[in-house]
Amino acid sequence: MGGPRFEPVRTIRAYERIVEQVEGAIESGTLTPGQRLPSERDLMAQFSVSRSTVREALRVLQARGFVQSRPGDPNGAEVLPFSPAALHRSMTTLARVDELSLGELVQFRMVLDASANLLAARLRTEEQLAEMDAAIDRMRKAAEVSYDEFSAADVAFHDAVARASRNKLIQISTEVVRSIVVNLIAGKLASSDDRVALMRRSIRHHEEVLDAVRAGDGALAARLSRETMYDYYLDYVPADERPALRALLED
Amino acid sequence: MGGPRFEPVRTIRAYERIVEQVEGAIESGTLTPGQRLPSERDLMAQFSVSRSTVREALRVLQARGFVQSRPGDPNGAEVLPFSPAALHRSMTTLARVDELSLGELVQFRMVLDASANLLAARLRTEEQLAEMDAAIDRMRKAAEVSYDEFSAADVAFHDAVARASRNKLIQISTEVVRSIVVNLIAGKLASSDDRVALMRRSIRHHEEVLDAVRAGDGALAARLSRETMYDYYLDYVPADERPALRALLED
DNA sequence: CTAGTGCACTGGTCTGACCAGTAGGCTGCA
DNA sequence: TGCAGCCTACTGGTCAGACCAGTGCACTAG
Repeated sequence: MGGPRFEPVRTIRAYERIVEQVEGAIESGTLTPGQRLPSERDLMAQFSVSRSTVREALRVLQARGFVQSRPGDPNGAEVLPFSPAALHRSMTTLARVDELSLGELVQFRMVLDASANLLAARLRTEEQLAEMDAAIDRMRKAAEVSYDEFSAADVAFHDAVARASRNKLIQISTEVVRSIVVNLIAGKLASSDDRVALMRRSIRHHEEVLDAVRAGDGALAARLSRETMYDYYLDYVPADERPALRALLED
Repeated sequence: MGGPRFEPVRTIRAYERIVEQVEGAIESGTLTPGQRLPSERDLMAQFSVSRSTVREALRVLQARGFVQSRPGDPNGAEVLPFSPAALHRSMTTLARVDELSLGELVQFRMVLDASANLLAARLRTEEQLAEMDAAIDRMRKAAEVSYDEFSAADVAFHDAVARASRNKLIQISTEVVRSIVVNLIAGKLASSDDRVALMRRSIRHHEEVLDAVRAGDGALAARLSRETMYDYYLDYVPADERPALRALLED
């Protein structure tokens, strides 16, 4: 056992070196979002490689969400601000390829949203409470009019809570998982009558959650938010997956 | 309001069409992991494009974790089984670029691990309990000998719990976030004496968690697991981030 | 039957070229 | 003088053809 642990000799492909350098420059702040990379022809001179190699590197950087190029642009590729787009893509792929069920996704949302509420109850500012108030108000006004607007207001509420948790990871994951769930159930919405009833119930639930957050009762806020989400998505989740969701409710 | 909602005309770059087609074939199961793509020269014939275009498409597919190519391989690029590697990368980038703090990461781990324990307490099989037992046993044996082996056993325990939660998303996120945390604190480990004390305490904590899981007491298992992790990482987390962690403890 | 040697193929890289776009300067008209 | 419109010098996207260092397999010589 032990002995020198040799690392496998990694063949260094030229385009990978370029990717590393550019990525490093972005992560270290040498290159900041909005700045432009030199043109491909300049880069091939700077790196002493051919344009194909430069372009392969740029494709990788683009796939990772670091840069974007536009044909005809007299400047080079643009350095992008970080966005969870790449994270979003890989999670979406996961949902498509890796047999991720709606039940698992909703369960994960319940976990995230509950912790966001728990933290928000303890850490929220008055301003954030006002945001949540405003979001519920929007939900009330939209409920009888437009389901899309209701949905948007609902999203705004959950976003406000996520922000109040002061945890970026919770914020971003919430956002990513939510959009996947919404995409999955899009098209198989409940009938119009059911929908109105659902929205009304949902508003009441959100009010209760907000009360708990306002009161600083994290445990209650977490429990209520789980119940809210369970209630809201129950009809979309296949019967055999529901027990797993219920397992998150019994406290 | 309303009116026809025109989508922006997306310029269709040739290599993107190739990426779409191959990705579609993989997601639909036409191409399964382990299978080989035709060689680049075959692909250029099949898609009626030049090799550079084929290669740019392959670079993107590789960056997204779908395929991998090896020089000299008489077969073409290999279709990879899905792995959270891409997810891992984007999250790591997030941690580096987007000022994600250790506190936030540990907090997220506490959330994930707690829910995994909560679910495991209700859904675990006897077999999985045995796995957890075995992992704690390994931790006991390693504690006085090797910190690395202790760590590995610790990981095995948490993995077993995550599997028992029956939620792949929790499993994968746990895995990804853990490795980022471990990387972040690598090198600034506590002193050797402290370490042994820490390991002993950690074992006791894990035993308590396992007892709760075995007893089916999800709420207790969740609370204990949060406390365990808080205790274990406290020293690495800057003082000003600790209140946020404690906010997760008060139930 | 096996050790060793080619050979045909792979991916990685390079060169040089053309095209359709874009932006900004220039020209010429009002 | 002011501005509309053209021109040019760039950009990224694509193509064609070439070379190289590896790899695996078939074939061959012992």
